[in-house]
Amino acid sequence: MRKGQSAITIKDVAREAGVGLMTVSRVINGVPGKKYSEATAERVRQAIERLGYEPNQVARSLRGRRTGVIGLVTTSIVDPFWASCARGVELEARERNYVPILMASDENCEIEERQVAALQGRRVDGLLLAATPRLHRTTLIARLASIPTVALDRPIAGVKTDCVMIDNEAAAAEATRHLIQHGHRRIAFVGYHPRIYTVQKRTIGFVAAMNEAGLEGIVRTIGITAAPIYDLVREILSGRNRPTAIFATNTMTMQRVLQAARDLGLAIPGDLAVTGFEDFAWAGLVEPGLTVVRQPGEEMGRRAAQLLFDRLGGQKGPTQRVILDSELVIRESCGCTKRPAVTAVSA
Amino acid sequence: MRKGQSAITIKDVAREAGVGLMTVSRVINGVPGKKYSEATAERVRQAIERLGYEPNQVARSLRGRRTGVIGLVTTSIVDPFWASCARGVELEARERNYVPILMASDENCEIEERQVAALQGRRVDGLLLAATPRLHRTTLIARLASIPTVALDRPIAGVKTDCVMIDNEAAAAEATRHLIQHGHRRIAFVGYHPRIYTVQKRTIGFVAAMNEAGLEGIVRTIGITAAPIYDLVREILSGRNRPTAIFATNTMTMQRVLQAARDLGLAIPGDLAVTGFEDFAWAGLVEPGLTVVRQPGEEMGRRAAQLLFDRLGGQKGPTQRVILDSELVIRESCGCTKRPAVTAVSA
DNA sequence: TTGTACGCGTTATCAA
DNA sequence: TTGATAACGCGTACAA
Repeated sequence: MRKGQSAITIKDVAREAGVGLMTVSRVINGVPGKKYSEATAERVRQAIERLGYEPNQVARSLRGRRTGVIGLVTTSIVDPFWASCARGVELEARERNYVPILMASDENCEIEERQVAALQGRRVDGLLLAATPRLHRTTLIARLASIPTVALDRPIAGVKTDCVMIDNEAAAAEATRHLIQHGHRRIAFVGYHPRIYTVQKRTIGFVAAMNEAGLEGIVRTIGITAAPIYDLVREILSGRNRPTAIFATNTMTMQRVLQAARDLGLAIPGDLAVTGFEDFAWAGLVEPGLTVVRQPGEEMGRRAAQLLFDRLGGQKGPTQRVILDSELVIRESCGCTKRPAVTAVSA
Repeated sequence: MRKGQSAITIKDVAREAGVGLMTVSRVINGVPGKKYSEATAERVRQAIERLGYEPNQVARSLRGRRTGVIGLVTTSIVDPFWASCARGVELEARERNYVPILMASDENCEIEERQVAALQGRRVDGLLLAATPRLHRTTLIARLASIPTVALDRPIAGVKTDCVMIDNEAAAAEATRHLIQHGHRRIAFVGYHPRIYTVQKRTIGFVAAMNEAGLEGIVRTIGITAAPIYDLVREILSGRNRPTAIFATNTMTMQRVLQAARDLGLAIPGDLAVTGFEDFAWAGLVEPGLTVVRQPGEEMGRRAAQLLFDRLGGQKGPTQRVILDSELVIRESCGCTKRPAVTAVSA
């Protein structure tokens, strides 16, 4: 509302239409057992149109028991995986006339805590949370006790909730085995800090696959910002006994790996084979195409939102853990040969 | 709040601490002229902690004159340009304890209308809007009259607001001239529908640059979904008199161009030079590197949010149009030769 | 230093 | 079929 001039309320509409407050309210909410005459209803509708009235959801939220808002807290809004999750959530929410509030915690538990607190303060009806590891003391668990929550991508330590995720361990193991099959013996696992649940599971899958083959895995992880990852990768690739293959645990890491390889003059996959996590739009467009684990991000977002809405709708039952399928998309960065072009039209 | 169990209120805290409502309220809001004893304040704080109480912002919003929420409506949440705008907005909002509600209109004016209505209903304090062309009758203009709004990326037809954007016309002309300098005579401009403001301006810049050089531009535009763009590009590239260069107006179009070129066996930049819009993370990592116009997305989001908060803070003055600098980032897809690798360390 | 009354815009409930 | 009243949780204004 413009400074100093307050918004139209139901009262204004009632006065304009020459009826009582409740009549307007009833017309707006369209009671099933229609308790008003069509004539008055029409007058009300016209008044609403004339005044450009929009019901105040804030008041409704206070009066009723729902706000029609859900929260979504993930690591990032620019990372393509999280963005696709957000997209899925948004679509589900839109269908139900819910509004999502998106926040990025940057994998920082203090920021996350503030964000959850803010959402709690807004009395969101539910929360979708990709929980960050808690390195500092927070009251997160107490807060979550009062908000129906579905965990996205990772379970929430110390809290039992529904959860939508993939089998990170199996996916990482499969990708690793694929590199081993290409004959690699020195393979490095590079990514964020393994306190993050998904990184931890991927690490375990990687190490297990290596051990299966009688190999030792090189695990190198680091904090979340980009520059250190680049430095780390460079260091790994500059050593005298450098690995012949790298498993990058997410898109950002993959970017740094490619950048470092280029800067060091290493050919992919000839000098260095690479496998990654997350099949974003460009994975198939770079040269060579990137072999990656595809996570169904949008579907994960959708399912998590559905689970949440089911709970909000009163569905009981034990907490569920939904494991969606991931898939190893094989292109060329692992050393596989290129599939032929779809067609070859001369110009 | 868990089903059936309502949230903690200020009353619960008062009871727990053995004080009156107002004492709690005052402790929470920290009145300047401290009107309570430190002892009671401490008791209150402990009660808050014990109960996990968070002030009800819904009630506060209803009582006061602000909600602490702003809306952000753009085309997409997965497109890297819009995601970076959102990131900028989020950072500015976080600093001021504002909560942003992000929505994607998909360039559909009816969805956009519903979203703005929803935000209006939530009584957001302000709105950042990347307006979609209005192809159907909507009441958008009337709605915006009651919400402080800043236009992001494009002005809003029929509404005078502050606006943050780049000089699309000049940027497109520069990119086009660069292609012309490489000797190209047949250049195609490919993208979304020119009813979208930015596309329109880019078209104008493109055509102007072509005409300057005594050339005719080939302009081919289309609706917003991906598949048709691919088909369009393929058609353009399959004709007997195909262009030797393409100017792709956004990331999605660029993807389709590269895909089509690959599928048709056209080498870039040899058979087809390419220039695009938006310098996302992968533009420099693909081979060849993509020559693109860099838009300062995060900065645009930040500035737009700042402008909005300034207005919310009561700043008067005529509406501003902030034009941020874009930059032509020259890599190799245009035909320029590669810069040498930063270093070349042998392994 | 603390407490009471009222109103923000809406809807549930009851009365007309 | 309609209207009046209370209540949602909080903060402002005032009284104690």
